Amino acid sequence: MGTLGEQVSGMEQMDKLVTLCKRRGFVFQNSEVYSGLAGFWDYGPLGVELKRNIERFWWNYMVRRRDNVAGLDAALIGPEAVWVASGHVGAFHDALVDDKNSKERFRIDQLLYHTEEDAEAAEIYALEAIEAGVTDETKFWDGLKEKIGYYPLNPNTGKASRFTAPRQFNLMFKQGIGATGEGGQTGYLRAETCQPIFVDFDSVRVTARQRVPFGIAQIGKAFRNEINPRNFLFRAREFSQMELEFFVRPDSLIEQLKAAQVAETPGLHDQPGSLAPTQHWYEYWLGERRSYYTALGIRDEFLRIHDHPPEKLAHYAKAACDIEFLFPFGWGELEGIHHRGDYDLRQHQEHSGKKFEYFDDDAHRLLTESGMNKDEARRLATYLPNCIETSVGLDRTFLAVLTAAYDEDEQDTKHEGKEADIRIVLRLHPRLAPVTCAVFPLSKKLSGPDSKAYKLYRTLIEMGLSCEFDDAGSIGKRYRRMDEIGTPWCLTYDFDSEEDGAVTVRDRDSLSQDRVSLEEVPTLLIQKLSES
RNA sequence: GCGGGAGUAGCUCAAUGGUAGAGCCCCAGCCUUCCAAGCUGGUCACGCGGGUUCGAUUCCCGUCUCCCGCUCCA
Repeated sequence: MGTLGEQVSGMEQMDKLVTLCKRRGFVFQNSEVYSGLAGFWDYGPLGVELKRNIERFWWNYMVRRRDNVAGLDAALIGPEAVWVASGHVGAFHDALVDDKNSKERFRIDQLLYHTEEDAEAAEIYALEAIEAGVTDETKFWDGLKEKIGYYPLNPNTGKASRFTAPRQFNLMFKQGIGATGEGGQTGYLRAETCQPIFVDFDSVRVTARQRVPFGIAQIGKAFRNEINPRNFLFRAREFSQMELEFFVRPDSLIEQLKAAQVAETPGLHDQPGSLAPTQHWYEYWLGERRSYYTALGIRDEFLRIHDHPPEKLAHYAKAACDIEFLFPFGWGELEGIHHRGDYDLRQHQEHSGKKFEYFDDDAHRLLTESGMNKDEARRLATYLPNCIETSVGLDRTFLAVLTAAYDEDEQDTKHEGKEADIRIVLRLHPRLAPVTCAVFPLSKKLSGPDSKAYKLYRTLIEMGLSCEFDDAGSIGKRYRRMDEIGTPWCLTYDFDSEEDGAVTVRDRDSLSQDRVSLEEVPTLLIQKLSES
C-alpha cells in the first residue's frame, strides 16, 4: 500500500473499488437497466480477463502440474435426489422466526427450551405449520404451547418475546425440468460444486485411471438463494467455486504394511506415516493452499487461518478451517478446507444404491503376500475413501486480488495551482493483469494501420499476449489509464523509433523507462512474465 | 427479511412544482507530445411504477437497487 492507500478507511476503499470496477468495466450490477437484481453480477471486458486469469492460475496450480488430480466440468443443475442425499434439501430449509421486539432472527429450534426434545418438537411442528400455510402468529404459538406446555424464550435475553410465525427459507434454487413443468423431475441449481464431483466419483476414477490417493477438481458456478446478499461480490446468489476433492485412505494400513515389510520400502511421497492417517493430508493441502496465495501475489499479512473448533463443525466434517482475507469490510472467508470424512460418498452410495467403495490393489497384494486368507485380505483392502476438500470462492478471490492490488500514488506534478497528483494503480501480478501490455504511438502521426507501432501491437497479440493499442490523448494520460487497470508494461513508439528501431518500455510500478529494440520486445515481455 | 440512510450524465456534485447545470471522464479534430488537468467541437442523466396536480426530477405511496446495523453464512 502506498502512503495514501493506508489512510483511506475500509469502506472508502470498498467504494473506490466498486466505482473503479464499474467505471473501467470489471464488474457491473446485473440487469442494471431494469434497476438490477440483488446478488447477481456481470463481469465486464476487463473483469472476465482477470477472472479467467485467476481460474487459469488455480487450474495450473491444482490440476495441470499434478499427476494425481483430474478435472471435471459437471452440469449446474441436478435432480432432487442428489440434493436430498447431500443433505441440502433438508438443511437448507430452516424454519426461521423474527423477534418483533428485539429485531433479531432465530432458527426456531434455537430458541430457549426446557429440553432438546422440545426444541426438536418445535421444529417439526413449525415445518408442519409452514406446510399447512399457517401464517397467524397467535395461532401458531398457542398451538406450540399446547404441544410442549410453554412458550419458548428469546435465547439472548432469556425472556418471553413477540415472535413472528415461522417462515421457511429455502437456500436452493428449485426448477421444474421439462417445458410443461408437469410430469418431469424437480431439479436444483447446485448449491456447491462438489456434489457432482462425488456423484461422478467412480466414473472419473476409472476413466482417469486414478488410484487413491487422488483428487477431482472443478471450477464452476454455484447458486444459493441468500437471504441478504452483501458486500459487493463477497456474498452473491450466483457465484463460482474452485474446488478440489481429494480422496484418501481412511486409515494407515498401507504405511503399516510397508513399515512392517522392510526398511528399504520407500515412503509414499509427502506422506509421513506417523501422523493420524488422514490428518496429514488435511495439513498437506492447507500448506499447499497457503503457498498458492503467496504465488498469487497476496501477502501474508492479508491472510489468516481460522480453525473451526470441533464443537462447531458441520455435521459432515471431521476437521475444518477457513483461509480468511482482510477485505475492506473486515476479515472474510476466501476458502474453506474441510475434512469431510466419507460422509458424501456414503450418502450417495446409500441413496443411489451404487457402490463407491475402492478396492486397493496395493494393500491386497501386501496382505495376501503376508499370508492372510483371501476373504480377509479383500475385506481389509476394500474401503470407502475419505475426502479432503479445498473450496475457494472465485469471486471472493477476484475481490481479494483487487483489494490487495489497489493503491494510490502521489506523483510529482509539473502543473501549478493543484494540491496533489493522485495516481490510481492496480499492482496486479503480471500474470493476472487483464491487459499485459499496451502500445502507444507518441503522436497520431505515428499511428494508423500501416504504422510500425500498430504492427508491433499485432505481433504481440498474435503471440497470445493481452495487448491494447491507444493513440488518444497525451502520453501521460494513456499511462494513467493503464495504471488504473493494472497493465504492467507500456511500450511507447516515438519519433526516434523511426530511426533507432526501438521503443520505450515503461514499468507500472517503478515508472522506469528502458529503450528496447523492436525485435527484442516480444522476448523481453515473455521473459518478464515468466520471471514475475 | 427487519430497522436506518441513499438513488440527478460513466464519476463527483448543483438547481428547480413549469422536463435540468458544472467539473472530471469519454468521443472527434488541432498540436514533433514520454507520465493527468493545452485549444475547438460533441455525446450522455432526474432508478422504475402509481397517485396528487393544469403540470412532478421536486410532494405522497409502492417497488427495485446500493450502503450501515441486525440476521443469515456447508
